[in-house]
Parts: sequence; C-alpha cells; structure tokens
Amino acid sequence: MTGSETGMRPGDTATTGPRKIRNIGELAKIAGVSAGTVSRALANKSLVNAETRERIQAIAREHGFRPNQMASKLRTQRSNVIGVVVPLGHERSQHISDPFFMTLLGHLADGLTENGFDLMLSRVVPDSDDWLDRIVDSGMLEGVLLIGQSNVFDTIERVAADYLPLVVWGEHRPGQVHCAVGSDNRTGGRLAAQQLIDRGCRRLAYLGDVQPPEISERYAGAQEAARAAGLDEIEILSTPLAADAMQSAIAEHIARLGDGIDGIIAASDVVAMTAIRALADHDIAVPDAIAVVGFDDLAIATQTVPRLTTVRQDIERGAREMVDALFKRIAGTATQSVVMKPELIVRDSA
Amino acid sequence: MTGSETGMRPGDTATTGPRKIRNIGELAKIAGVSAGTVSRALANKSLVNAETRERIQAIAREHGFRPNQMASKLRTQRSNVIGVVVPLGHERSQHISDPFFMTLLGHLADGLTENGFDLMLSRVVPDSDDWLDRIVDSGMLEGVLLIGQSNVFDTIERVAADYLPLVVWGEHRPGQVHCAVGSDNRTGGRLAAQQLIDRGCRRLAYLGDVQPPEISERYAGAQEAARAAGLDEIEILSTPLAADAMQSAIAEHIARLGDGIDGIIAASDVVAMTAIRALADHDIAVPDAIAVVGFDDLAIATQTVPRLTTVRQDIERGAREMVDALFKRIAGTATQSVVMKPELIVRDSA
DNA sequence: TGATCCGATGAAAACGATTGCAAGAAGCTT
DNA sequence: AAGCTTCTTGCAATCGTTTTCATCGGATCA
Repeated sequence: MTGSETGMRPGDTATTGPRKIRNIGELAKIAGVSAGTVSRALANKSLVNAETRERIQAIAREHGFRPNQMASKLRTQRSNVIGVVVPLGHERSQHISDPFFMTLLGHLADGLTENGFDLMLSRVVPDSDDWLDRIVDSGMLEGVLLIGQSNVFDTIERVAADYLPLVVWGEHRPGQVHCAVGSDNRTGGRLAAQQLIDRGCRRLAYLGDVQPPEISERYAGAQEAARAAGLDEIEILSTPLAADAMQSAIAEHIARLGDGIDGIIAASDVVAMTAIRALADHDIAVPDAIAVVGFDDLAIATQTVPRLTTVRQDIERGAREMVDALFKRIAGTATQSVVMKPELIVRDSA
Repeated sequence: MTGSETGMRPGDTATTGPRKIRNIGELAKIAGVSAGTVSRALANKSLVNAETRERIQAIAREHGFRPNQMASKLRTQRSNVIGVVVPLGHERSQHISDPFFMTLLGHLADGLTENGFDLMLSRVVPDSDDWLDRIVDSGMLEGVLLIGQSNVFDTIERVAADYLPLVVWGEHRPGQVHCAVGSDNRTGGRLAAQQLIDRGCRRLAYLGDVQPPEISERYAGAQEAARAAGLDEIEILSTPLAADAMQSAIAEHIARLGDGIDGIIAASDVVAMTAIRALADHDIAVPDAIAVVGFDDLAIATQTVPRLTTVRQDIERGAREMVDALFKRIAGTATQSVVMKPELIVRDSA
C-alpha cells in the first residue's frame, strides 16, 4: 500500500502535449461548463448548442481525452461486450488451435464489431459446475456465444433456462432449451459415408473422438448409411481432435489398420489431412487403396495432395446466424435453433 | 424511455430458486450486516469474522449472487482485461484465419487466463490515425498486446512513447521505442535461402507480400544469402497472405513461373503449402524440380505431402515472452524487445 | 480500576459517467 | 406586458463496489 500503487500507474507519464484531462469534470472546468453538458456534448446529443458542442469536442480531441468506459458502462448498465466462450471439456487445447474455430471466430468478430460490440474471449476448463454461471452473471457481458457443447450439454441447458442472451455453436437435439446454430451433422455424416459407399468402399472406419455431440451425430449418420448399404458397423478409431495431439494417435491407427479398411471418414478436415499424410508414410494410395472424406471444407481442404473430398459447413453463415440470434435475444425475444444443411464437396481424396 | 427499458432486461426472468439479489446491499440486509462487510466477506478478507464470512458466502452461493464487475472495476481502477489487437493494415482478413495467429492467440489466452486476466479481442482496420489511442485510453484495458506491425509501425511508436503496457508481436528495429517480441526474421530468411542454395538451387523466388516489416526482413535475409553465394537477385512473387486470397495469386505465379526458378522461399507455411499444391497441379516435382521452404513450423508443416522444410518460430515461447513483458510493464518497469533465434527444420520439401 | 489494544463492524466517501428535472434566457403570441 | 414555447444548461441523484476511518465491545495489562 505504498503511494506508488496509486501514484505510478502506467500511462501516467507526462505527455508531450497539453496536460492530461482525467475526467469529464476537469474538461468541464476548462470549457467553463458543467459535467453534464460535457457528457452530452461528447455523446453528440443535439440538446447542447452546436457551437459549445464543437468547442467541447475540440478540447477533448486536443487533450486526447476519452470518457472512462467503466463508469459509463456502470451507469448505463450496458457493457457492449459479448463473451465468446470455448469450453475445453474433452480436450484442453482442441478448438483454439483449430482452423475451424479460427475461421468461425473471425466471422464472429466481424459481426460483433460491425454492431459496435466488443468481444471477450475465454477458454474455460469446466471444473466446478458453475463455470458458466460465473461468466453469465459476471455483470460484464451483454450476451454469450458458446463454441461447442463438448461434454457440458447439461450445464448449458440449465443456464439457458434462466439466461436468454446465449447462443451456442453445436448440435440441436429435439426439445433442447438452448439456441444452437450448427450443421445437420447426422446428414453430414451420412453424406460422407454415402460418398465412400458409392465409390465402392465396403469397410469403413471413423477417425475421431465421438464424444462431443456434433461428432457423435456425424458418426451416427455415417452408421445409418453403412447399415442401409448392408455394410458392417463402422469401426471407431478414436483420436484427440487437437492438431498436435492427434498426430501420434492417427499415425498409430494407420500403422495397424484393420484388414480391409478401404474408406476413412474423418471427424474434420484437419484429421483427414493428417490421415492422408500418415497413409502416404505407408505408401497407401489415396483414394485408390483407401478413400478419405473430411468435414468442414476449410481453406486447407483445397491445398492438400490429393485435394480433400469433404462435407462443407457454411461457417460464415453460421457466424452470421449466431450473431443475429444473439442480438434478437439481447433485445428480449427468444429464437429458434438453426440447423444448416451440409453439402458434399467432391474433390480427389474420395 | 418506457419502463421496459429498465424493467425487462434479459436475464431478469424469475428464477427457480430464491429471489435474485441485485447488489451487495440487498445481500447485506438479508445477512443483517452492512454492505462493507459483505464486500469484505466475498473478497475473503480476513478482517471479517470467519463465521459471518462463511454465512455471507453461503447466502451468496444460495442466491447465485456475484458482485457486479463493472462497479468493482470502476472503484478499483483495474479491469484485469488485456486487449489483444490485430491491426488489419495490408489485408482485411489476414491474420484471423491464419493458423499462426491462432496458435499464438491460444497461448496468449492461456498465459493471461492463468494470471487472472481476461482477453478482449479486437480486429481493427486502421483508418483514422487514432485507432490505437482509442483502444489504449478506453479506460477498459490494463494493457494491450498487438499482433503484427503491419503498416502501422509509426503509429505504434507514437503511442508506445506515452503508454507503457504495450507489447507487440513483430520485428525489432534498431532504436525502436516499442517493446516487440518476435523472431530474428533476417536470420530466418537467410537460413531458408541458404538451405536452398546448399541443395544446389541457383534461381530463387520469394513468395509473399514483402510489405509488413517481418516479411520484408525475411526477404532481406534471403537476399543476403543469395548475394553471398553469387546468385541473382531473388525475384518477388507478391501474394496476399490471407489463406483464401492467396490461392489464386499463387496459382497464377506458379502457372507462369519464370524460367529456371528452382527454389521458392515462402513467407509462411500456409503459403508454402499452397505453393506445393499449385506445383503439383503442374506436375512439378517438389523438391526435385523446385524446392520449397516455409516459415513458422506450424503443426500442418508435418502433414503436407511432401513434409515441409521450414524455419521454425517458437510461438509458445513467444507468447510467454509477450505476457511476461506485458506484466512487467503493467507493474511499471520497461522491458527490452525479445528477438528469438529461428531454427531451420529440414524435412522433405527442400 | 482505569488505560490500552485488538478484532469486527458500520458509515460514508470515493470511482466517473449519465440523465431526469428544473430553471434561466430568449423569442413569440395575443 | 403577461403568458407560452423553445433552447440550453446546471444540479444532483444514481449505477454497485471498495476502502478509509471511526466506533464499540471486550479482553489484556499495569
């Protein structure tokens, strides 16, 4: 508790220009008006005389003064901040290094910024069961976007029952309370498997971690297609979905690949790419010996050798839907989940 | 200005449990103590009697009450929020979809969260020249991490002169004011070129946008190596660095590749990967006909066919250095720039 | 027994902006 | 000239915490 605590905060160094104005009151004194007027002037309210308004703004500009946001947010009770939260349920590092997540995040950032909102990013490891509550009533956030349901579906349901401005990227299950935006993963899985079946594959394997709801649906869809075609059950080759962690797991799976596997359905494009690389190590030709289908249709899908055949999710639209829904909910009206139709993109890997 | 403005904010719906407590005062009334005591109790201060402290905490838990952060931040003058800012100078969408940026962001998020800080993400298009000032004295941020210097080096210098808690990922130029963390890009460029020269390449091309300081340094380093080896000047094949925008540009460059080019130095791994894909389209063997060197050593570098030979940046360490430096600066002590030695990783593409 | 000290609590002043209300100054109408 | 708008502006309450300072009962000490 020495004086340095309050006296030496960074940024307080002497400025080159005119003396720093610390708050609206000081500016008011300089301008010879009251704090209220300054507040209104800086907010460009038409109530203040145009002339004084400009004079005040000029002073503010000259001194590089900007009203303290915290005070403003406290008073107005709106933060204009949206929380973007990534629950790391299954994997500590999954999404954040995932190009898919990155792409989604980019579009979300765009959509929020356009509407004058800031974006607060949190990765949380859901340990205590009130992690989401803590975020939601931190009093800092106008709304929350959750990326992925991971293994915390129930928590989301519970919180969503009381908290409207929450939108989730993920799966929509019948009767679910929370608003989710995502692809029809079951159909997506079916499309992937069907493509393999159509090109003559008879023994399929699913490469991924089927615990998260989205992936589990994709697997279920693939399974449906396989069953309909009279094929054996699709073998699950479990692997972490984090870019770095998946490598060794996938390498091992490929090394001791079950006899006769001739088609691999990957949980994501990154997984597919890694698998193709591992297959190349064993001189297994893609797609001739083993065909591979990805999921997502990221930019990298066109850059691999061979190019990825994959199931496309429209991430940009997804982000837009999430932002739209969130704003409606902030305004007080509930919204339905959005389930987007995925599309099979046939390239060279299957 | 109807009553609904204050009366109908989302989240105010009736809860299943006990009546919602709106502030510390109401909780105080319930507990039969004063607001001050509640504040201290919730902050786990030893000043309050252990018994009452627990009683108060119990009530808070039961009602799901959490103190309003905005008020707290206003009063304490600390937000515990760090701004992570991506200036989109050259390209509107470059970094955000870039796996490199994603990886860095992930590690930054880890480092900040571990220290109890939140992360506010902004992508800004630097139009007006006070974009950084606006961020810096928004009064919301304890410090700012800037990702990339793009074409706004001078703005950064100006702001850094007055604002201590600012750390930048990028290039350190002699005499520069702001604290930068990054790789020795010139050496990195030299390593890349030297590898090509050592394997017998005689005509090199640089694939990328050499405007950002970092890339321009890499090019300069490569040029040095070429000159030292008595080679011709390295041709610049300019391309956007955003994953989607680069594809067509690179395809065109590769299609009408200057005669005799036998080595390509790519500005990043993503560029390298795209180039390899484009070369495959023209049946040009990598590395035998044309060798390719990347930059970054992302996870994908080991997944391409052929695997990338690349110059490694230690992103995880970089993130750690940035966070460390920022905390020191928040505490009030200036820090030096950090220039990390890059390392050549030889795989199959060169 | 009186003087101190300590631990626990309450009262109240910040933090810095926003905004409803009132009021003063002009300008207009009748 | 009194009464009414219409503009501008100031005043002061308010948002919800944190924290200093004072207080007060009880315990300790001389």
